[in-house]
Amino acid sequence: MEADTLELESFLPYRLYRLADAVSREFSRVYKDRHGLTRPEWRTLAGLGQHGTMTATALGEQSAMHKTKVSRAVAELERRRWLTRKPDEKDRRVEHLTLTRAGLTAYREMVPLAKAFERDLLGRLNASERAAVTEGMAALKGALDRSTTQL
Amino acid sequence: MEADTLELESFLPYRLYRLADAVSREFSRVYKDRHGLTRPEWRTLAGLGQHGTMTATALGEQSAMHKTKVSRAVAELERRRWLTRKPDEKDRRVEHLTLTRAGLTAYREMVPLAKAFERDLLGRLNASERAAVTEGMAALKGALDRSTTQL
DNA sequence: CCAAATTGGTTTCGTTTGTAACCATCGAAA
DNA sequence: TTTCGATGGTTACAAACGAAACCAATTTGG
Repeated sequence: MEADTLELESFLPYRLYRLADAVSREFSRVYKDRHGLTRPEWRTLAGLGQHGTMTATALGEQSAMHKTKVSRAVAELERRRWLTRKPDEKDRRVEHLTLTRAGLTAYREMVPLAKAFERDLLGRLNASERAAVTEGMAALKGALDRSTTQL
Repeated sequence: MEADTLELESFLPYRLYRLADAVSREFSRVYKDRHGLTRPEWRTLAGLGQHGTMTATALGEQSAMHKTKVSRAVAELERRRWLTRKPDEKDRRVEHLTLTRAGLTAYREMVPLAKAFERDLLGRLNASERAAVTEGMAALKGALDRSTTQL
């Protein structure tokens, strides 16, 4: 291989992105085809389903979304009446978000599908491959944290 | 952990996406900050730099981009005079794309930066972690190919 | 107590994206 | 050779996005 050439197919950022995109696209069927949700909306639903009640800021932190994404996702889920906002008593800038019964129903419907998706995907791997996936992701995350922090 | 709850932080599609996004964002400095390129434009440049001459379709296949992305990226690189189009002799629908001297210069400038980025990132890992990354990604890709094909 | 800086969240604006429609050309089949 | 489906590539349109400006409420520091 030539030294002044980059082989895109084996370039880590490219491979990783492509992989994540493919997995994510595949999984998006669960929330997109089924309920017409966008990814931020799905993540918002998942965050609230998991934690019960959260603020928009907390949602953004948990699921790594920009505040504008959170804002729009929350607005849409509210329009669907899948969540409600309750102003904080002490700090009137803050809103506490909670799923409605309808939102919770949708969430509960999707959780098993999400789990099945993950199980199916990992089920195609043998134990050592699964271990490699886990270890590799953790290691990369660690490396990334180290490099990002050092800025 | 409750059975009817999904822990987003450890959910594979989410973790993988987040990881790829972080790596990709970090790397985008190389082409975005430096030359104001978008990702499709960078991939186009990388494809042509690597292969010399390609058609738009081939570019799309190599770097997993939708044809509209390719079309726009090519148009922009042409506007910059970083590539030229040459119509195919036999099939007048097809265009052969080649980097100009200026495009090649930009490419040659970025290749070492890309390699350094990858080397730095992987350099933070020990040998077994690196192996895990490689093996894990290959395994996941395999699993994904198997599931997507089966549709 | 007041001005300035900060924070939670929304809105605006320009850019990027995906889907679908589209145009031109080509190949195969009638 | 004419027609019809497939293919290479572009364009139009609407949705999604990020950055920055913005509003309101809160904290900080003089």
